[in-house]
Amino acid sequence: MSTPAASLDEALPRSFYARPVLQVARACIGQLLVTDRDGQLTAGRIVEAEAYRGPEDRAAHSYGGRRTARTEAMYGPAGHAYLFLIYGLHWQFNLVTGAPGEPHAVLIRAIEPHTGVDRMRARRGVERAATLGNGPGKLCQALAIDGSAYGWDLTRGRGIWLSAGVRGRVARSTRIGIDYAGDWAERRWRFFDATSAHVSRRAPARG
DNA sequence: TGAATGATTTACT
DNA sequence: GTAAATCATTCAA
Repeated sequence: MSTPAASLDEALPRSFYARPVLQVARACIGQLLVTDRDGQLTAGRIVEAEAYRGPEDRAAHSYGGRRTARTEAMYGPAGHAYLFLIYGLHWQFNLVTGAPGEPHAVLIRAIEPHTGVDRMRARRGVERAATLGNGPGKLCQALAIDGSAYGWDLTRGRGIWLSAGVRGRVARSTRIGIDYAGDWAERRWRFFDATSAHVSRRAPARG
């Protein structure tokens, strides 16, 4: 068992992100997602992530090569943030991966509270640790991530970044909430920590 | 210019 | 189990 980074301050390098998107999604499990917002340091251990691989992946916003103001960040260099608002209510945090021009991203779907837990409780308005970050919208609220971080460079170790954590046992399943994607919905592109009580929900039925 | 909708969360029956 | 909340983005006209 390797020792996690001594300090949350040390951001994972660009080489972590500049790899095939499925590889990055798997590698995210166990890493720490850190934010420094409003002078408050908060961090969570990533326990669930999904890969989206446009332009061929029908579930991806970049499906068919769609390139608009919203999806632009996905076409840029790896290691930046892709943010979008869903249902007019909830922000979703993604990592841009791969080479420039490849519109690939990893959606972070759940975290275990790690640092600044009381601050997360205040931001979320709930007490139970299990409900602080067990969903893509919830973790953004807990870590104070919103659209102002669109395109943010995650390798600088300021504002929002990833730092090394402890991997745990990684399992995989189909992705959540993309039933419209036909055959692509059957791909097991969701990775999660099999031992964590903080994943968002049970794997959808396959078939 | 207008209408439809979504990589969700929450409250309610 | 079902439904409402709520709005930027997208696409059609």
